[in-house]
Amino acid sequence: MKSKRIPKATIGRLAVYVQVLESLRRDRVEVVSSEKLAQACSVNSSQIRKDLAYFGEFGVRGVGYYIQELITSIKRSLGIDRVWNCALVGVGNLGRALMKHRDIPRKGFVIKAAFDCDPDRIGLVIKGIEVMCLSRIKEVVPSLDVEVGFISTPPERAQRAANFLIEAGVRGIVTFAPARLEVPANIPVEYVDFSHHLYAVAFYINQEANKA
Amino acid sequence: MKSKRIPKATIGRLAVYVQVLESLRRDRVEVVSSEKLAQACSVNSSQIRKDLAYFGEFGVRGVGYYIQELITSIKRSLGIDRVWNCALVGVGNLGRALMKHRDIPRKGFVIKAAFDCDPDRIGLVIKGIEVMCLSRIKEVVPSLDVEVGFISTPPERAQRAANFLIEAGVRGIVTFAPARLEVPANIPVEYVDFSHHLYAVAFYINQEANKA
DNA sequence: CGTTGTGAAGAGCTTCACAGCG
DNA sequence: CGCTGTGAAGCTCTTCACAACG
Repeated sequence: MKSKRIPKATIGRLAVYVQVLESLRRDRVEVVSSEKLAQACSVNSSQIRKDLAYFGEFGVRGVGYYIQELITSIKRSLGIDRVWNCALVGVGNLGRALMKHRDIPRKGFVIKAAFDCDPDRIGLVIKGIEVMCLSRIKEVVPSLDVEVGFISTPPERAQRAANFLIEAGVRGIVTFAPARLEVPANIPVEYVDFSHHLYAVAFYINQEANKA
Repeated sequence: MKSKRIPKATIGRLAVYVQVLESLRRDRVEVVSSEKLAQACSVNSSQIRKDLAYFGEFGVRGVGYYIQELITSIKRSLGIDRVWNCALVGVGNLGRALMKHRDIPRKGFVIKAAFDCDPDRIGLVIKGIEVMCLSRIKEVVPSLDVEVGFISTPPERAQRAANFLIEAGVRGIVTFAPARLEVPANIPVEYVDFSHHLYAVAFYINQEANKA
């Protein structure tokens, strides 16, 4: 089981497991069975056992999973048991909010540099980070060991931002701009777009109405 | 095909199609084939044709899809061809950012009321909305025709917020709190959590590294 | 002729059911 | 005995391939 291709859906669920496990840990729970965890995450218990089995054998038969240990194991499996240095492109409202957002460093992602093209923004200092001209990215990213790029530009400038980030050497991108990006196959891109959730809730509300 | 169960994944993709179609419309493109649209969305072209076929026959054989018409049809299919009144619970940093976020009303979701428990926040006026005590929710939600609840509380207060919203009569919930909610089966819940995208990009970067 | 709409085949993911083990 | 880990079955979603049609 160790070396099979891991479903994309599994990765999404691991984030949920971590969230729920951390909440159990706050409540001083030490052990949990796949059945209990499954209920808290609203999934099937074999789903959980199978998801975890992709990465190793973390449970104890007849007992369950030790929570602290499991959190550590999942984080190691995902590669978030360390700090990832990030660079942000686009210092508008959203970009500034991201730079100030405490949860991002708390998850291990530290914004080390910020870039923009607008001369009014260059030179601003936000949370100790000075906003720089995008033209300096190729010198700054390697020197600060940045591996992840955040894009928070308007949609029409997102592709340009992606090109600069990749050219500068980032290995993956998280984009908040409502635009699809063209990138080499070896550069993972994650699209953060919560309008999709707004649409979904509207659709499912209508569906419930049609059912009744 | 009209009345089959619609895959959850289809709903997610429709949001992408709308995004790309709107960008094509900005560029004054009027017609697009499923093949062209597929490339722009990074999906297979039969996927697009099948997704659209769940809701009707929107294309013209030998020609493609008229973009303006298709956008309208998709929006009608999702139920976002109208305004949805929303109420927000939790007026911290995130809650205030949501209230000021222009894209939410632009998508047809209008925040009509905001609630919090903190006496320091009650009475604040943000974007013309006065923050009220959560105890008033049951009177306010029906009178303002609110159908959707937004939760932006800390995780430990999210369930309480959900209970209040549902009790007050909302039909669906979009939550930004990192916590799972227990709700009746007929109340759709959408979990907005971008930490999941941070985890995913880290995982896929590591996977690329192991490949090479 | 070109592109849609769709049954059928294929791939991938989820659930079942139980052997294996502490 | 209880709960995990996992092959096999079942199900859903995706892709193929082509008839239908403007």
